[in-house]
Amino acid sequence: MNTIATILEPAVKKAIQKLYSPEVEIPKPNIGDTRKEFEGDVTVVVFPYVKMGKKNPAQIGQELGEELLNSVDEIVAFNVQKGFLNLVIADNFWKTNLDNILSNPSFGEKESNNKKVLVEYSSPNTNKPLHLGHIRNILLGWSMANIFKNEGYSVVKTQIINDRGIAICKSMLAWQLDDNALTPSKDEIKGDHLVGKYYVQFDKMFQEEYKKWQLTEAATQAFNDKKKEEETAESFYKRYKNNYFNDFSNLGKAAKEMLIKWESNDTEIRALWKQMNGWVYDGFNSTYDKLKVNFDALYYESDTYLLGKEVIEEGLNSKLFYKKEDGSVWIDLDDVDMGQKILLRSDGTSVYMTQDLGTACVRYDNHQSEKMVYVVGDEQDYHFKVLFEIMKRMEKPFASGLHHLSYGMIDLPTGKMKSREGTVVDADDLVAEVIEEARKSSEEKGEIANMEPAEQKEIIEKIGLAALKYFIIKVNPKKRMVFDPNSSVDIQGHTGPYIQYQYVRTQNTLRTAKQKNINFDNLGSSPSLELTEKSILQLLSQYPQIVTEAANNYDPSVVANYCYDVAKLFSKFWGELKIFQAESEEKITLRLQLCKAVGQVLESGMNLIGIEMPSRM
RNA sequence: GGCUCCGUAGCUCAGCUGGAUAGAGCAACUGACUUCUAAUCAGUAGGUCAAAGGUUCGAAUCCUUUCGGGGUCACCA
Repeated sequence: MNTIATILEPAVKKAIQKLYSPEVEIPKPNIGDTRKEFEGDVTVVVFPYVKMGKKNPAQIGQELGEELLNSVDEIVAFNVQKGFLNLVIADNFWKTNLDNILSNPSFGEKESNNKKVLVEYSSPNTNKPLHLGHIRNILLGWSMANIFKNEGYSVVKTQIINDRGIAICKSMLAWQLDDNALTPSKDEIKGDHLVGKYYVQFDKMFQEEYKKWQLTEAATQAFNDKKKEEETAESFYKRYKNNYFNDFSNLGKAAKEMLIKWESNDTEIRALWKQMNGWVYDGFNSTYDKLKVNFDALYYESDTYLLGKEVIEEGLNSKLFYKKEDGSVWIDLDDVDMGQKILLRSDGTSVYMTQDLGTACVRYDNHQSEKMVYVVGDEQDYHFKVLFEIMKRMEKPFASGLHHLSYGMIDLPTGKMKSREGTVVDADDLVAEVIEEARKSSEEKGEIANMEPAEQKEIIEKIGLAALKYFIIKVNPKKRMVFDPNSSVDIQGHTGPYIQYQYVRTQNTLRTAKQKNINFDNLGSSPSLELTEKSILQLLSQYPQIVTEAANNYDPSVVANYCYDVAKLFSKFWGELKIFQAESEEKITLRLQLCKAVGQVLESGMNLIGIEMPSRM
């Protein structure tokens, strides 16, 4: 479908060519919405053509305006303000647009481009429950998956579950050491929370052990040998914690032994590992269900952690990698200022990078996705830069389609969330809280009080989730954002529920029309458009490009903010123009059609960012 | 220290592929519910776009420097 910009761009170029036949290439015309204080719908900036026409901006604007008025049917008038050419577009063009939207329920959805994209998100560790940071990650991944689907991609949603390693062994060990060890069924604890509890428990026991050790001679010796100049004992022991874990700790030793047993496939340990991870997956799945997200393909680190050795061989053969005397394998990325990076340990075992190299190749083999998006926090920017650079140098077919959707951390007003200080905002708690808030407001309002309880519950959940999801997704992913757990998530103003409310207004109006037996399928003769009506149509027509922009920039916040703009404009329209009291039947028809179109675009836009619309609220 | 991201109203954020007088929400203040639902609307007030240079017809936006904050620079994942 044609938007006004796609019609005007070539038209402006053609007009300039005809008027001034410049020798240089004509740049892409700069076309935007006209500021509301001037007459017109779209504005062309004429400054770029001043040199070509060798006249002043006002003259150029005048000439260009006249030429466009003659050559473009959709333009009915123009005026020139300084270097800006304001064009008035025919009402009919906007009404055709409205038809277009209404006749196409999936307006904005592009046809299949026969390309495949794989989106990885969430990717939790199995030793603790999901928290607010994961929620941002999950919502970004989920939104991008929807947005790509909308752009015509076939999408594979995936996560890699970090189900192995020393961390889960810590939880397992603490569980084993507990005489009254809990289980989810017996003690009615959500599995991921239970395992997380034992992870914390391990750390507690370890800290106690460490404190005791600090009084021993071995500790004093380590302090004297390895402290930096003038370093206090406190600062030294803080720094030395990992060394202690590896070299002295009994608990550390036990955990490491467990990991070795796990690696050698010890039946007992594997059984315990399976059991505890199973609990965690039940817990995760319940959280995913609550957030209404899912995955198409799962990868487990326990399956992938040995991958990548072939890639290493390949790189060594092609001399892209080199081996040090001790047997470790490296790549030299000094020429692009990324330094030397280790790819394989001297004992021949994998590092994080080895695994990711291998996993990327396996995924491509599995899915043939030329595009792969990793939703991972910005603390891993360097890792992914290196990973992608290596893939590029190895000339992998998918190398140019790799993208790291990097996002900032969510801070508390007091600073970072810290698990050790218990300031981590738990995902389940947060979801429950925000739904509770929605329930309270809903009760206060009383609008849905006489509905079936099940229906009420569904609506309240939709509202609560909208508040939470919108709050997070409206912020540009790159930015760090602040979340105050003490003040509840807003439901007024620039929020998800506000947009839902405007949507509900459109649906109510349509219901009322039905009750009144008003048929608004055909516009018939053409009533003229009020300013606000025109603005709405203009904004709605931009929806397809907005989604494309979001896809190209890997930024769902673009869609979120667009939906707010639509909702706000609709609300203004609602306030100033009464639908059923319009002066003519045609006007009523037009406004009902507008309602329907707004509802339609709001619903699909919000769905892209994982927010569902209630029918009433 | 190197690299990198960020700095816009009291607070939370838009605007950044250069365009007209920098926009929203929250908080504050004024008004509007017998009216298609007030989870709303209309309005007032609030700005040295961190600072300084530069590029140009035009800079919050691009470049340089400085300041402030975060991240990262592991044979951890």
